[in-house]
Amino acid sequence: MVKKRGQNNQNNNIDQIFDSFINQTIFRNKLILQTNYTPETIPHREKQITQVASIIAPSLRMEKPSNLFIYGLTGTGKTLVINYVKSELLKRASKQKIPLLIPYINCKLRKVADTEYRILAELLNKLGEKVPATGLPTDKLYHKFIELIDSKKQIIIIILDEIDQAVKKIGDDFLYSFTRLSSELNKAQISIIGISNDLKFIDVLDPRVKSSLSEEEILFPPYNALQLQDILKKRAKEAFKPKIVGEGVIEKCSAYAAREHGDARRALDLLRIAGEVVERDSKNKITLEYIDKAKERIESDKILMAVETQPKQFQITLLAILNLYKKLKDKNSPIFTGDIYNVYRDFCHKTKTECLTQRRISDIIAEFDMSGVINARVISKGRYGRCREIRIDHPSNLIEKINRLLMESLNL
DNA sequence: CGAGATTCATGTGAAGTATACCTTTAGGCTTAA
DNA sequence: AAGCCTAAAGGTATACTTCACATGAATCTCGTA
Repeated sequence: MVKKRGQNNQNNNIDQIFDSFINQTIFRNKLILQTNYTPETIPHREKQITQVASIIAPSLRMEKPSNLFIYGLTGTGKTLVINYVKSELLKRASKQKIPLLIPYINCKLRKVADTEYRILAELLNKLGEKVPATGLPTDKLYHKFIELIDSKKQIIIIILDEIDQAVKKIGDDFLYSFTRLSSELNKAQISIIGISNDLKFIDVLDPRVKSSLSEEEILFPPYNALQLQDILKKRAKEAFKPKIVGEGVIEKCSAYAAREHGDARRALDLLRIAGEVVERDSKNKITLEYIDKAKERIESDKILMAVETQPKQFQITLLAILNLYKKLKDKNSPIFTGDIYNVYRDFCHKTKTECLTQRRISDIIAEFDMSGVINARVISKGRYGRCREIRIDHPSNLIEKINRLLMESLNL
């Protein structure tokens, strides 16, 4: 069943690709609207670029740059700026034959870099050293890392993106070890760039870590609507063929994104998805109503993706939550842990899956809360005990979609 | 009536277990001198 | 005898379980006005 669906998707995709080649796509270069695309110029971030550049520039003289801490809300260009400066710096370094390595690690990726061991393993991987997924003691990885790096005189700048996620999950001990690394090195030098979406993150850190990690700090303020418009216009001009983008479309995208704390990624996604929908409808003009369609799709796509890739037990748990939610008369009234566990057990029985303990389900629910799929809060109901109060605030058609997706992937 | 004790239903931390995987080591086999 | 391969032994990370204790406000209890 699942396989069949996948195949269908694939066929659809292929069809779409063929279609778009035949029907002349409205895109000139769709990559430009993709979020991981690094444009030639980054408007309205000149100041931050100079700051970052001047902080890590000493590496070109073989001096250790200060550790740097970057924070700002999502979609304010942190990752973009860092990657830009990184590639410029690397270009320069290779021209001048300076041994410089800048591994970039995203700490949020589940199953890739969400524990101390895995972050370190990922780091070693980036440096071209194969490390097993399990079996080695963590301190051995540290030794391996030091050995690898310290073999010659060089500078390493480690970029840890979404560092707040990692610390929330596994604590800040690993950061302490990381910042202490440089004292173990003789020839090589190492500095760390931490990137966080959470503005208050730095305050929760252990003071020792805090002081050494944030030798320098840079804040990325949100873009305002005008800046967003500017960014979008520039990209749209290259991404679409002429006369595709309708009147006021850019303005509307920017306005939406500006409302969401100036999230440029959001704005770009809106424009891209709108373009895709237009293309699917085989129209040749992006009009205002397509932005609204895109807006709906983005919200659901993001969550559906996240849900689809969850492990089985997580899916069953979520399904149990949704089921309880659907039975609610008043959609604003909360759901409690005990009920979830009972429904969860039923589903385990139905799907012939081994049933986890309540302890574990409690943790799983907490993880769902962290990833933002649901909204859980620990409350005390006084005489009636203490538990998590769970709410879901997604539109009902999205919930329906998630539900269907889960049922399908669990063969129900 | 109000302060303090009680209570419930689960949160939460620590320690233990199972599993999958890694390195080391010892033994056995092959090979070459 | 040296070199190579294999399997057992001993070790680790991770996901999960078990055990035990912590929480915190609605309710209860009981002394007092």
